[in-house]
Amino acid sequence: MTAGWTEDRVGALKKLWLEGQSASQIAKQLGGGVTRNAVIGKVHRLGLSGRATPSQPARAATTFRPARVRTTPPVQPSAPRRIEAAQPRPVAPTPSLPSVQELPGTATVMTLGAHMCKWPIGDPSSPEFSFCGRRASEGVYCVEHARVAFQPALKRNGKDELARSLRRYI
DNA sequence: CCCTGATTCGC
DNA sequence: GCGAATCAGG
Repeated sequence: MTAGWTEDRVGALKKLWLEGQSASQIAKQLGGGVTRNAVIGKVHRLGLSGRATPSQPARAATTFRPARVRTTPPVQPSAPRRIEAAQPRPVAPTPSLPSVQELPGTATVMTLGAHMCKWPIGDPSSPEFSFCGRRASEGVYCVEHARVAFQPALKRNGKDELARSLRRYI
């Protein structure tokens, strides 16, 4: 079932793409068994590319890839694709960020000192990631976290308690 | 593992 | 021209 790129669909594609929709989103909306690959392929063929990135900005030209290798030797010199200078992209919508986290760790990776508790707090991939930062007793953790970190083998009935105590620190 | 776009190349 | 496969990255 090859829907083919009718003017309609191409128009919709352009619109949605320029709107900032992701390829997969557009593929869904166009329906008709169009995959995101198809969308991306078409987009490139149309010469559209690069725009405000909605969610996961996978910037182009981040790295040169060896390209795909399936069968047949590369005999094609491959014409120069397209020299894209940095174009002024549409201003990305800036959603306001509310709320400040409530009392995260007191130390960041930058301020974490030698004798500060290195118990991680929060998602390490988050900018809000921090460390406990309290006085480290002997090891790298403060007393409280050391207890959690160095839990001896669970005793009977200790599971729930551990789970509860862990929860407190996460 | 989810997602993103980019690229190549057999069809 | 088309798009699956593959890649690279967040």
